[in-house]
Amino acid sequence: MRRRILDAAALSLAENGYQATTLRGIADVAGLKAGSIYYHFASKEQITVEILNEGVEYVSDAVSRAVDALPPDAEGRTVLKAAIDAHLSALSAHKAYTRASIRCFSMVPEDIREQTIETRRDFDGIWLDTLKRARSHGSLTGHTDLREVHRIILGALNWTIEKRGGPSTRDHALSETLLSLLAS
Amino acid sequence: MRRRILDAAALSLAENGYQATTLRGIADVAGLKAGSIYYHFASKEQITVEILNEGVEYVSDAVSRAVDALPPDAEGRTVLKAAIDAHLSALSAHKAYTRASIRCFSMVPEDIREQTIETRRDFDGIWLDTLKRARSHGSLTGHTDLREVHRIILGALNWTIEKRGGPSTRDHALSETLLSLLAS
DNA sequence: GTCTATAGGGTGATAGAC
DNA sequence: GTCTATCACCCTATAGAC
Repeated sequence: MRRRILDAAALSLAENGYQATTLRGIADVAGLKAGSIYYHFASKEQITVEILNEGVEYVSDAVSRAVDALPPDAEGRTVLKAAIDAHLSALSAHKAYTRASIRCFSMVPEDIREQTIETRRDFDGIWLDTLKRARSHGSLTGHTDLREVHRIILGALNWTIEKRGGPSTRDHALSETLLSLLAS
Repeated sequence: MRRRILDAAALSLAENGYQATTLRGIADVAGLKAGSIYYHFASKEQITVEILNEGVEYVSDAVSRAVDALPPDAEGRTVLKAAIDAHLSALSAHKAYTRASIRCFSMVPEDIREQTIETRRDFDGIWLDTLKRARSHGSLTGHTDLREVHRIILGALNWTIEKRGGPSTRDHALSETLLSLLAS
């Protein structure tokens, strides 16, 4: 039941945002009454924190696993492709949680941001390491400030969730186009 | 006073989202009482529609003016640079409205989306025409589907507003990096 | 044009029965 | 574990005084 509540909340956060997400709405979808939620969670805030962190972790884990699985001498382009595809796949495999994470983070009360910012910083580090590795294997050679490249890639990838319905597996056309820009 | 109300509402929409934006909050910032807002506007919905449309129009007008001002034989790279810089400048020059537009559109009730979607479609058309023009003058020559390129550029540029505080004029470092990716 | 007062409804959270 | 009932509060919108 705990998971059903989280799933229902993630869906609502992704579609409607934090303030528009109500415990009564969550309860309806999860199949219980609003008051019963407090047996499983201490507050709406706690539910939200858990979802925002899970959403980032799905993508973070996917990207780091995909990159770590490559042979140490993999070409820069291969590294970038692995990271981009893993990122997009994770977005669409865990649509509700990842969308909730991306869209709600900066709109949410400060207490919640504080409890989710660390996970996000870790994720930034993973992508930055990935870009460094790609650069030391032949890609992005002209770019001294990988932070800018990071922002562009993240923006392009995370923007896919803005389509209503969220990211689809069909978004992998975007992977090819982005890669052709980065690797040429 | 009408403009003060819109400014206050845009600020709140940009920072807190649609549901978290209250007429009392708007009234406090604008310097009147909540009930008085109804002398100037019919509803919270109407205020929101006006802001979302203005936000897109600021950027849309800036991009189309910048591109139209170029000589007809301008190089593709010049066209792209003009459009990107105009887009980023407009984002930071009208922070509250543009941020509200970008972040609230997909979270807002359907009535509001319907009244703002046309402006957004027009804007998409402007960017797509710009990319076509750039391609016919030497840039993006390998790309058959400019729609994908469009999504990447828009994602990278609009992502700048996700930083708390919104886009800054310092974001023009991003312009150079993005351009180097597109024009190589 | 702006105010006060209020209607009518929704919200997160708690207490206690079962 | 889940329910019902309820508290205290906030919301949009309206009505009528000034």
